[in-house]
Amino acid sequence: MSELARQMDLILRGAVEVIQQSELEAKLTRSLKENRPLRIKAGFDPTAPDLHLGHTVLIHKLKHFQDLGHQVIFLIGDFTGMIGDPTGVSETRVALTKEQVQKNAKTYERQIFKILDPKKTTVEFNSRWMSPMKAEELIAISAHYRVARMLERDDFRKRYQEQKPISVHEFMYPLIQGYDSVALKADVELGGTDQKFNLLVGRDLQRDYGQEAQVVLTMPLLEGTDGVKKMSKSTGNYIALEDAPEEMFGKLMSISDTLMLRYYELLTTEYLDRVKAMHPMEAKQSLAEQIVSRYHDDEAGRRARAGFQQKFQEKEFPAEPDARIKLTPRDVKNPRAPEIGIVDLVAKTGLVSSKSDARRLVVQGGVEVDEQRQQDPNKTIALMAGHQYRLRVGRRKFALVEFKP
RNA sequence: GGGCAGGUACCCAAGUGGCCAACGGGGGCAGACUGUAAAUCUGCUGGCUUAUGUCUUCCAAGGUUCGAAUCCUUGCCUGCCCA
Repeated sequence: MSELARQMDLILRGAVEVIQQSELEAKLTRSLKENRPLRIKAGFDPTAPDLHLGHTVLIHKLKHFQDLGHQVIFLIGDFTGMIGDPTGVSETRVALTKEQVQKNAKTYERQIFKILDPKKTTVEFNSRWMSPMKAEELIAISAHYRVARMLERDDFRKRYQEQKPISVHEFMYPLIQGYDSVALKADVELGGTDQKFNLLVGRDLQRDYGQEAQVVLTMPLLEGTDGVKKMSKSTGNYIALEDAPEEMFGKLMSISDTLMLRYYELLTTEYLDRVKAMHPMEAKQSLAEQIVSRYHDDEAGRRARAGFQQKFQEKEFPAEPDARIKLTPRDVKNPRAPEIGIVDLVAKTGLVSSKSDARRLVVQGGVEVDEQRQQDPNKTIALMAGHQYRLRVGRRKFALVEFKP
């Protein structure tokens, strides 16, 4: 296999679309000949304070380029983050403050190096060239694009048709993202399939600014834990890279079998046929352990798996409960005969949102104390000093409560 | 600038004077069944001192009324049409 073919093979793995493949081949050929690495750009919105598995699809692809010797640019859209990417939202997104964006961006930098090599990665912020920009220049950029073309974009068109609001500043997002490619002289830009429009604007702008147009490479969007919507912080269906090992493991175990295969496909290099031959539950545990190990360490992966088995398969009380509470005589009415209502007890753990919530859980049979289901909301528990009460609150939360007179 | 339509709980959406803490669907939570999977069935889904009790809710502020999510006034927000 030629070096060109080898590179193409890795680059295209898992990709949805390349625009244009011939241009990519030409760029690679020239890169090899002149021994000049390509400049690979991928931009990230610092709207979430941490990265999740959904982002890693792109980061892994960056890693591929990095391994092939190209120059990887991890662009943090701290400037565009203040606009809020309108992609995929059916409503105007709330803009972030400068402080929020900067704080989130810091966290980003730390997290990507769990995958990428810090020595070979350039981290950029688009505020570097956008913040000092004069209004005249910004207007000049906006003169490069037509409103009708903006409205071609799915989400804009849809909102326009549905008579939903579109703010003028939202048009700036694709423009600035495109301009970033000009500023960085990008050879290739990676993005999710939903980014296609924005990525293409980059090509147009580069041409207008007299540069060679970047190649656009789109990657699939990873579905969130619900298996339907794309993984994102705002829908809450995400698994964060910095989730605690047990939590990460638990979230991965509760995904559907179909989704598990998808995760294998996009987040591992495992052969899918081999995975399909396994018992789904085994396969899922193996996936969960693998991912926990990657973002924490091997030991954490093993422990998370063992803890999971103990908690849910052997139905033992977990070694690390979600809450540890100490009750004092002040928490009871009569310190001589200390007792506490079951609803109050559950509420004290802080694992429910309100007392009413605790009450509902009890009535519905979602509460156990020392392996005994407590379904009567009026029941009181006599408290023995020093005894550790093991509470199960709902399907998957546990608390340890001790009374200390 | 003018005309019209709208703003209801996490989301969609019903409700146009008392029967409304507010129909229905989605989502979420809990139970049964399971592999913390899927599908299915059932229940729950504002807070509180858990009471056939009470408090705060239907964009905001006032007003009418014994009584308002519902009527009136003003304001804010959104969309459409005309200029």
